[in-house]
Amino acid sequence: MATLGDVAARAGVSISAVSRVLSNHPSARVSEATRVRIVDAARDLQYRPNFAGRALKSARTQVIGLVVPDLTNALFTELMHGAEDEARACDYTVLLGRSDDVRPGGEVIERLIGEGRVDGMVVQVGDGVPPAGLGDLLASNAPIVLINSAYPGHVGSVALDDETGARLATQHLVDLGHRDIVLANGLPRSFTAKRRRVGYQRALTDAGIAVDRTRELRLGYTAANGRAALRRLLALEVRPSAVVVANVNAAVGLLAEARAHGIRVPDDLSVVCVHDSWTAENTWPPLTAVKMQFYAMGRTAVRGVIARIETGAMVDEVITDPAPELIVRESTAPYPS
Amino acid sequence: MATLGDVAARAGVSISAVSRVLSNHPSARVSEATRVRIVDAARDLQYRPNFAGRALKSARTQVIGLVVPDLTNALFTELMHGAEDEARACDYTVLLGRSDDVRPGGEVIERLIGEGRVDGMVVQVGDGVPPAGLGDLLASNAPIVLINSAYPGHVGSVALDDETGARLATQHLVDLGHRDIVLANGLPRSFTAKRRRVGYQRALTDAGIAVDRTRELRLGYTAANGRAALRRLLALEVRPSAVVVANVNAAVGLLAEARAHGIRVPDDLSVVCVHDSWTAENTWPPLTAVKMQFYAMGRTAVRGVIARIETGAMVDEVITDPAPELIVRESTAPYPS
DNA sequence: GTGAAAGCGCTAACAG
DNA sequence: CTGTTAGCGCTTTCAC
Repeated sequence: MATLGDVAARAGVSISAVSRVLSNHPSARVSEATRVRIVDAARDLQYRPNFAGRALKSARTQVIGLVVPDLTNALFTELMHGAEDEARACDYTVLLGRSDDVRPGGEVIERLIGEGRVDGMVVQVGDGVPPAGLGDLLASNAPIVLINSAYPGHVGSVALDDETGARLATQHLVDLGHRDIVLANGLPRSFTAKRRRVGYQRALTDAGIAVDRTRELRLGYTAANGRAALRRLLALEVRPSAVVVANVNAAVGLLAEARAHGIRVPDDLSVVCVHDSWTAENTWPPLTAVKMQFYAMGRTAVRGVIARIETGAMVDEVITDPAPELIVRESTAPYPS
Repeated sequence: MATLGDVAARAGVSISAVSRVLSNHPSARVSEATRVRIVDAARDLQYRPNFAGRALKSARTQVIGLVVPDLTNALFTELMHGAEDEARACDYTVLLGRSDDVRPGGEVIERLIGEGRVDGMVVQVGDGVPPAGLGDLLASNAPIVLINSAYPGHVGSVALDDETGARLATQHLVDLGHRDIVLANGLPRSFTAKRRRVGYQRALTDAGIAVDRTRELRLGYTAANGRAALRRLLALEVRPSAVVVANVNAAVGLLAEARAHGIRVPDDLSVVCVHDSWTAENTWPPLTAVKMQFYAMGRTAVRGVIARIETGAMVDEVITDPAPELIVRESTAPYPS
């Protein structure tokens, strides 16, 4: 690979002149002639600035780490796009990582920051035990923005409007005439589950329907959890006519399990879920879902980390604009009169 | 962050002594006493080697880039795990990237290598137009291993055994008594589609069934492509009794479209697909699928890049062990007699 | 056994 | 306008 020195030699100028020109330094008062010579030489040699050299000198990598529990979860498609778009706009790059990595020595987050591989991070901690050592890191005031998750005392987070999302989903069922609506939620300790629960209860209360704790299942966000939720539903004394599933992946599992048990959706059971993804349109029946604004969350989170890096500011935000959006498909139907 | 200098100062030794001890250099002939002092000091200061410093000096990053068309495709879960496990075993780290990035300036691969962010790459080029400039890169003999894809003349690739995969799927239908079996394949120019087609034809030929080109659809690997394939099926003069779908995502779409048209699976149509993922067990009916060995491919590909980096060797491999594995679920049934 | 010193590629302050 | 120079954190050769 060509270095600044190579370019300088070819253009017949000094290394610093090349550096100034190629990084459009504001103080690059350079004659047009040499500028052209330098640019030409760089092109001819296919010059690319060496990452390590630049990072070492400037103590900056222009890289933001994005760490989520499961990278291949289709839900994160938009999150990544949002993060990348914002990063690109600010001259940063996004580095992806997984946090489900609980193996010893797999303290990804600490390493990325500690070794100076990234300037800051956007992290979603899973619903299980938070990665050991994360507390120390956050306390150390590193440029970390949490998404869809929380850590006691940490400032610097961006969350989706889970409450509104769950409320819209529940409201939709209420509007269809349902009164006995079960919530198939995430694990009780989960940050998002708590918020979705509030939205669910609020919709019921607004409609004058009594909230009943026995109608709240708290199993988790995977397809297997959704299947388990359906079985719990079947075991109830009185079967609900509708269910709000707090996650689209769980809803996919719930739907499959319903077919297996001969429950017809939406005739016997209306199903609506929080989160949309390509899978939701390809179930049968296609799932009515509340689309959450992952793209905006990605952009906002990255913007937040960069602000923290460059100005020191740190805030907690909730994405309310655009608002969560109900997408009616065919898994919900009016309550049979 | 603490530097070597900080640790040296605290331990009362020279920087080079610290460097030798902390990187277990073979020539680290150090007295046990100083070794202990150094290790203690490093621990106290929470020393972490600076990535840029090390990379700059050694001209090595110990990072392998893994670039696939769509990171959130659930199919890639195992691929990433395989790549990461092998990388960890060889003291490397994996950096994830997307290649669907056709925006101008978005030549991810060239940048990662050219700027020295990675030592080598594992790349799957999509089925569309190969990224501009990839040819130059490959010609430049960079340490790049292609997976599930090909580039004219390039040596250095790892592929799944697509032919066997498609053959097993087709064979399964033949064994069930089906004779008129359609192949819903990827785009004709696609590397994998060609190979799967061969396997499909081979199974038919082996069973003494004539190959009929009009029974081969070539639409692509997305759910939408699968839906389109189903509609094509319906438009055929004579409806087949079974279909081999070359990709699980397409199969999910095909299944949903079938329900929408009142086609019963497997009664009216048996469906088997190539590739397995969590979605395949959560459709209705659950999809009979051929599990391909993504984990092994991930490991092998990373091993290949590292071998290339460290020894210069470069080969083309096909993952035949473990072999593709038929997983029978409920989307296939015997041909009605 | 241990330390001094050079240099990887780059930026920026300073000199001319 | 342009060149010289120091130094970021690290590894490694060489000298003691």
